[in-house]
Amino acid sequence: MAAVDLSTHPGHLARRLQQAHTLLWTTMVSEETTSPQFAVLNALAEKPDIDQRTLSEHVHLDRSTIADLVARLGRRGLLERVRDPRDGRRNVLKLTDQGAAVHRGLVTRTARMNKVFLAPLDEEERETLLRLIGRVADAAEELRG
Amino acid sequence: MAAVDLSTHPGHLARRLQQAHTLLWTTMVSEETTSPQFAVLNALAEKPDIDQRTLSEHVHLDRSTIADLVARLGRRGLLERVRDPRDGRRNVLKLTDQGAAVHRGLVTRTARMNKVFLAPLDEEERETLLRLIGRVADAAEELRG
DNA sequence: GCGAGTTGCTCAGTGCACTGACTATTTCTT
DNA sequence: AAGAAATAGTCAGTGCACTGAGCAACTCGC
Repeated sequence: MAAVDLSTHPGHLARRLQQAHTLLWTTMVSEETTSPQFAVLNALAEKPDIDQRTLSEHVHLDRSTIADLVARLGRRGLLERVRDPRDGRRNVLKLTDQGAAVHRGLVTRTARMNKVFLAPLDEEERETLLRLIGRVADAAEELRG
Repeated sequence: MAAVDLSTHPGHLARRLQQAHTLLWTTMVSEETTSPQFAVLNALAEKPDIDQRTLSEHVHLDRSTIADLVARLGRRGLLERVRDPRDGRRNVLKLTDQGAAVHRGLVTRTARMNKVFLAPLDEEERETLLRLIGRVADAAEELRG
């Protein structure tokens, strides 16, 4: 009675999309390293020696979520967390050699997975999908500032 | 070094989209009832007296996730969980009057929120976005069966 | 009708993700 | 230079989401 069709609700679809992605990720990319963890490794591969705050902005994650994530990656020896001598509040982050190696391995596997994931769409549709999601996400993030 | 552009990665975008949605949801729809909880209420409004397994298929959630969710909604008095006398394994679920009332209230607020969320897109783009996400999600779910 | 397999649910464990409160450090103001 | 404000990080609490193990109840094959 008065129920709604969830397939027209972007939030519900977003959750399903992410869920489907996670599933494919664990089978095709890695069982140990998750997609958000890869995002962190990737950000540090591009910009080493940043603090957790800056990192959280790069990967669009909350600072307490980042703290957890970084702790896990640190425990696995993939990154180093050092107190900044110039500013005692900051933890400066850097990939270890092992972390860089893991990142390199994941880059190719991730590319392969993305192909499979987007296989149902043709080239133009893929671009459209990524562009539209990006616009909606950007706009919603603006609302917060 | 050899870092990748995450804005071309559907998984990362999906996470950002869902994150942006959750944020808007808590400000525009409800602080108590989450989007997945609404999905459950909505499914039960449409089809009462189903068990958790069937429900989990309707809303695309895992059985153990559903168990948690249903327990929370039950604690708040929004639904009833009764052992099926015909089949002692099943919990039969049904909205309470209060649950139905909460659902009704959320339907209109959710519609309003979806408009704001998709405001950056024109009508054609909205349809396209929802359709493309749906196709990718459906296809990925097929891979599991 | 009985054992084997299937099905529905629960529970423990792990990880993502947020808020709100707190601590420590730095910077700004006067 | 001292107090106020801002900043970086941690911690507790809640909720979503999955896997894998286990239990109870039902169904099927013979």
